[in-house]
Amino acid sequence: MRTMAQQADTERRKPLNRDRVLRAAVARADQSGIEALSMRGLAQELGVVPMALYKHVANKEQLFDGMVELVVGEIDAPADGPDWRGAVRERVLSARRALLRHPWALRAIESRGTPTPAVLDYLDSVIGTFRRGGLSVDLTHHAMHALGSRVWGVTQELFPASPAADAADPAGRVDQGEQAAALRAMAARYPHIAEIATARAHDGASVVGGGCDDQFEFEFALDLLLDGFARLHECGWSSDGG
Amino acid sequence: MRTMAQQADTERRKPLNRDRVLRAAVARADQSGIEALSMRGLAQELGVVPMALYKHVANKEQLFDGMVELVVGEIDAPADGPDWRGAVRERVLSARRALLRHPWALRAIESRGTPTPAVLDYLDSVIGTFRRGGLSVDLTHHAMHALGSRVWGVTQELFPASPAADAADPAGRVDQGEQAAALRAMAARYPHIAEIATARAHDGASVVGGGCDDQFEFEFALDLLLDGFARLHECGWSSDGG
DNA sequence: AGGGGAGGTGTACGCCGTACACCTGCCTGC
DNA sequence: GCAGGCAGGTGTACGGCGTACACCTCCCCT
Repeated sequence: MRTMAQQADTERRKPLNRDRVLRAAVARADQSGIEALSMRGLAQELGVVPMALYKHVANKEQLFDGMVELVVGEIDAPADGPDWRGAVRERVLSARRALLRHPWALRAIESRGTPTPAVLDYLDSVIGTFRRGGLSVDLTHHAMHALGSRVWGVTQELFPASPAADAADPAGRVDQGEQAAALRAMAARYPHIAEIATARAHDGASVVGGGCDDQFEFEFALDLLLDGFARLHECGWSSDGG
Repeated sequence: MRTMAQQADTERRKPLNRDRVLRAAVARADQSGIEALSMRGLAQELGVVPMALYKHVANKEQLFDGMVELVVGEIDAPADGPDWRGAVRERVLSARRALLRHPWALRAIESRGTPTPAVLDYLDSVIGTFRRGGLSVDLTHHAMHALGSRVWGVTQELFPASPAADAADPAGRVDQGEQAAALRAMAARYPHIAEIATARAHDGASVVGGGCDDQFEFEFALDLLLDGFARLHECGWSSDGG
């Protein structure tokens, strides 16, 4: 019997190292959102008492740091070559894919007062791509600021879901009549929002909610900025006014 | 004595309406950050028991909503006239001033799943300015997405303060030697970051931390985008590929 | 005079992060 | 073979949080 108990034991809890804790935390955050992630809940999921986690992460903030580290690690390595514009574009779009897989990650990155090494590595690397492409220190600096959180591949959506859909059906149930009514009410109060929302809607997407092609929107803005950088670079622009 | 007690009483707590609660909450968040704002702390500041607040706001989330409403109310009314570019620029910069006064506000806006009416009013109004300027529904839609959180006048700074400064001196004390050492270490590990950070530094600002002119950075990116919109508008661009 | 509602109170519950003392079983040096 | 240490898991406890619910206490209106 001793062997069986021992086996069950080792099976249920392999030593539970830092990595397993972090991966479990990431999975949980992916599924239920970062707000729903508590040390106690995470411990329970790992079949362990809450305080056990503290043998592997110093506190909740360092747990977040570790999670961010994992996500940033998913971003592809930078392409090398003379095409800085394409290289940055690829890299940012890769970051986008990683952050779309882990929607909580940007918030986690930003909520930290001081950036983690993994984050600094990524930023440093993007800057390096601009510099190797020949952009001046000055222009590169402003470009990074202009990209803002877009270096992470996200447009910092104003709202997670469609306002209209949410307003019409906050409970998540589907009621055609109420939904239509709420939509009409909204169109009356916010005519311009309704206009641009419905304009996108009739080329493919449903009339309510999620009518935007986020990927297109992101690339639109990214290219607008990259084009701007390229133009300024070509004409030797400098912030000193030249 | 009764009159005195009564006077002191009315003096200490005027009826405490919703507005007084919201303003106290805004002041507290301005001063100590949004994380430090608790119902209990707010109640104490107002000389009242925690549960008293719930007679004026339904819960903490609605408290945030009310606070956001106040901040959005500080944004100037839109200019009218044919110059849509200037009008949007002005409006966004006005939003920027409001949000700089209340650094917690953007986070509060974004953390809400569904936007508040005040927020929708503002967005609707900005969209209206584009439309009155003659931009197509299509272009306006993409422009709003491209602006992203920049419609609120913020570049969504990656970090609240300078990484170097924080890393060198997390406790907030000033130690010249340690600070310089940390700076050197950082320059070695993140050469490109160090390069663009120090480049800005030697025209005016201190060598460490806060070397960026945030206002300039914001206007740089904003104008890059507005110029892009204008260019696309002039040549009759459409996302259908024209 | 009395009834009711607006506004403030007190108590309590169930979460949370985490400090601290403790136990346990394996690995190591002798 | 065995003592000791230490990595890793446990149990208990504290103080903070948001807030449900029952209550009280005025003031105003009829």
